[in-house]
Amino acid sequence: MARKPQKRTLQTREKLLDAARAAVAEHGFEGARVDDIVARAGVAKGTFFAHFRDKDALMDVLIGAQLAAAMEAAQSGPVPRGAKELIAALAPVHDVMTCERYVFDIILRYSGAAGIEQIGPIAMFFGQYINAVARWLGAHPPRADVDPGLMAEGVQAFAVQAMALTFCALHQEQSRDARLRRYLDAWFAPGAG
Amino acid sequence: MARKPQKRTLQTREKLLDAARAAVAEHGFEGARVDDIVARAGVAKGTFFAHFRDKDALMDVLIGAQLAAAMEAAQSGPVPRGAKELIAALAPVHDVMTCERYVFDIILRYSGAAGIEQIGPIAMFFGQYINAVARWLGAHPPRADVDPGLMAEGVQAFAVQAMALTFCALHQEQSRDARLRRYLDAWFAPGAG
DNA sequence: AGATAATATTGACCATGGTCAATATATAAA
DNA sequence: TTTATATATTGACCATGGTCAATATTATCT
Repeated sequence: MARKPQKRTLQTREKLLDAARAAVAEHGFEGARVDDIVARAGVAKGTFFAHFRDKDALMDVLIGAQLAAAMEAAQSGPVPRGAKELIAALAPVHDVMTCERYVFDIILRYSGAAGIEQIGPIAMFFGQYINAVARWLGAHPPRADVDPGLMAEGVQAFAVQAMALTFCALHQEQSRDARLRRYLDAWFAPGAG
Repeated sequence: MARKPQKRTLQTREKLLDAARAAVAEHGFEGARVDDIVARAGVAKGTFFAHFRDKDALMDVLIGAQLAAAMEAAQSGPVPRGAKELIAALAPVHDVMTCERYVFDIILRYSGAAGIEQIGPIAMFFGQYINAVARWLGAHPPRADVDPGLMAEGVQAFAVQAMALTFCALHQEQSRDARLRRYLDAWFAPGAG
């Protein structure tokens, strides 16, 4: 049986998270240093790793929170219909995902948890992403022959591809959303061309 | 004007690559250590970084070579027709891509070069992958309304998604190829369901 | 309150990737 | 061949993430 955590534990965790947010605000996600975070929090280095498996696990929490917030925002509006509206609705989420190359890498690495017990905020986010898109597609099905869940997985795959090409020297003639639009038009409305 | 490289330079590079291959054979890509590679090659540490920007750049070369070989093998057979044959033809390539989680991460990170001047073996491989698939799809077009290039980009996106889920604790009820099959059936033969 | 067990914190220490001024070697020019 | 210039190599050193036995604190039991 797990006891309830000490008050001190929660305080320390908050101190670390606050310090991390400050460090990220100042140096970006990639530039944030554990030593700096620990110093700002007024805590020993070992304490950091008693709270987070490693630096990336902290980033999982921080980035996951931003993704959750963006996802919340995306779901606050009306249900999008069609590729154009879907892309517009997801834009804030995709913005967070591509705010830094490092962030995108972390998101991909944490998108699928290696073990059930270590499903973190980013993995949770991906579940919400799929669910939301599936719900939207279920409300206004672009295709009758494929179930919304599979359609949503396709949207995710195409979105990731479009975002990845954002960081590519080649293929920069098209914007992320324009590229995604081409994919989704083909995915949603086959035979229409 | 760049002079032609010294004979010594090429020798040292080969020594490093041989040592790296040995280290990888023994400890895997992730477990390979720069200090070990350098020791095997009988060379100072600084020499390593005079030849490769960083450890990942060496991995780019090593992994890229394996991918190129697998791609070669994939193209040696007859032109595949339909989702099933396409997946079978690409299997050796996808095997290399998923041989280690670390390898998959590196491949994704290097899939799109950040700068034109730094297009490495893995980025080259992705170009070949798209070209080969586009050629195959052009020979036996599954859909008339979408051009083979875009179709091929979709195949890549779905393949990456299917492979990523390989490393995921959830979603393990389906194999990589079975999952990819579902995606491609929907991507290739809309309205057939 | 005092004794005991569980939990949290500490900081010296380690592992590993990466840097760079100094040095050595190879090539080109005289 | 000698000299000058470009290129390659060296290894001590640094930056950063991460470990763990020792210590301190908190919660629980009597």
